[in-house]
Amino acid sequence: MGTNQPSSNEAADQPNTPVYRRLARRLQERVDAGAYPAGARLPSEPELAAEFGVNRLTVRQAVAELERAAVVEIRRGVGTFVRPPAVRVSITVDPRSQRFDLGSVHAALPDGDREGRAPGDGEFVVAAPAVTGSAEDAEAARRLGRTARELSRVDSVIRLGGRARAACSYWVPFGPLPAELVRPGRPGNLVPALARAAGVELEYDWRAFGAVGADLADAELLGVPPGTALLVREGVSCTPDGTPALYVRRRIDGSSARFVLHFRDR
Amino acid sequence: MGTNQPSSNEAADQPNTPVYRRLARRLQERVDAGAYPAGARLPSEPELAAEFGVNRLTVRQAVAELERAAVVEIRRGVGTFVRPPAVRVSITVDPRSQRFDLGSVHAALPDGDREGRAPGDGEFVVAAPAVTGSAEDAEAARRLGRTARELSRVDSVIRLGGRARAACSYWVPFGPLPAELVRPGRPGNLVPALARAAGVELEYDWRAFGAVGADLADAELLGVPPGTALLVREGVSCTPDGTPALYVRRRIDGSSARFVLHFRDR
DNA sequence: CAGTGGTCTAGACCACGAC
DNA sequence: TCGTGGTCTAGACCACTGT
Repeated sequence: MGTNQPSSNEAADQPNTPVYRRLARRLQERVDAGAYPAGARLPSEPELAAEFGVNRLTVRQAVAELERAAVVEIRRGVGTFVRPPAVRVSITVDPRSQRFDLGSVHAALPDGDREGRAPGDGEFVVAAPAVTGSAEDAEAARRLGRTARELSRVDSVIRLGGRARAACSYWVPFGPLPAELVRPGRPGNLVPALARAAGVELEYDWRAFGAVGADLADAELLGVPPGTALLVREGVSCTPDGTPALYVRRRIDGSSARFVLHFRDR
Repeated sequence: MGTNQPSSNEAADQPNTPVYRRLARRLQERVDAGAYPAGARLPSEPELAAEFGVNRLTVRQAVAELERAAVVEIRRGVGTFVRPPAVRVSITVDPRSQRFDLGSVHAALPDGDREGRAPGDGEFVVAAPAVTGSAEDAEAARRLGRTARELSRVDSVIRLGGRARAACSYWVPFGPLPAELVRPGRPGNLVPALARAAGVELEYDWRAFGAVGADLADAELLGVPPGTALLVREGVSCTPDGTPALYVRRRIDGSSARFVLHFRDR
């Protein structure tokens, strides 16, 4: 890395630490130290390559790691910028009422994203894929205690503040679904619509939280690079007598949302 | 991409879709179709480069996306393999008792990771970093309603089944902490130890779930590539009178764990 | 040792955004 | 138009893994 002295006091670099990772660490140090404050533009890739005496591709590898760690934001044609501390939608979960309070979602949007309730806000069907027995479909079948061929599926995206916030997939153990319900572009919340179509009432059985890198399809739906960390909320809803009736899997950009459980009375 | 016909029936490729992404899609299709079944080794990078008539680096970009999306696992010196469906630790959360049942964690470990309770299992201090006012420290201070200089911090890692499963950071509004408590390598659960050191009882105020790409430090602690999707559980515990007394932030490899909330009586 | 993936270079051309 | 990041190539060398 040119004539610059190696720094990085933490986690002593092993002898074989690649150049791009050392570079990433040095850039991270500059961010931490405030040399590149939040919102500031980093030097351009050719500039960094010249400063550290490495190839531009090596710089790109370093910066790409920082981007995946949400340290910087890369804007094509413009530059690379230090991300301000994450401001995320908080979705309240009341453990006692056993319900998610989604009314707070829009109110909690960061100011920059506010712009009033955008005309495009809401949930919209994007597709009703055939259930083929893929890994996802097999998982849904297992969760519902059915075989994949008994299931119908519909996918949607939730838009808020003018951008896609969540990708949703629903599996139900009946079908075919009404054509109007699964028409791509159809607006309106799908869970009540599916409950109506099935003629049942739904209540939560369980919900789980996980994290996964965005696959190619989700990346496209959400407008993020593939591999971006997504918060996954999945679970089963059932009828009052306990029959599993819906498996849902939502993927939400991790940098823009989180779920909060409050345990004390307010 | 050589003479191979473009396929990919979904999400019609825009005219400018880069070669590596088309290639990623085609490989994904082969995985979905079972042409490369779970556990199978993909052709080597030079082989794929030859088959598709592209440079090896282009192949690597495609495979890297699939790796970040947890579709394949790359084993250096060996090959690239299709990942079997994720088997993850389920951590039960009972919304009524307001407590996480961690006893089930080890029992829920996937068979391949079982090997009995490994001798290295448990929580271990890794460092007691100075609270400097970094973005993380500032967040902790805000959550606790204190200034950063009033806080002490200690970091740990939780090992289970022979590997690091979670990275943990704790902030408390007093100090200095007993040297023995924060000695690197010290085994034992930190939350009760911190409560004892403070002479208080702790109960949950709130807990939140989020997702983030692993930064360089967490990647090293957890033995995963930087940018790997991590599930973040953070929150505040307080004394019985409601005074915030602990801010905790745990990062868990998303592909190996998830949190489950059960809403129905068993 | 042979084969695999990991890193790095030099150079080229392209697409996007702002001016 | 210019500067930014995005993609791609050809070729080289290295580090790791299994035999």
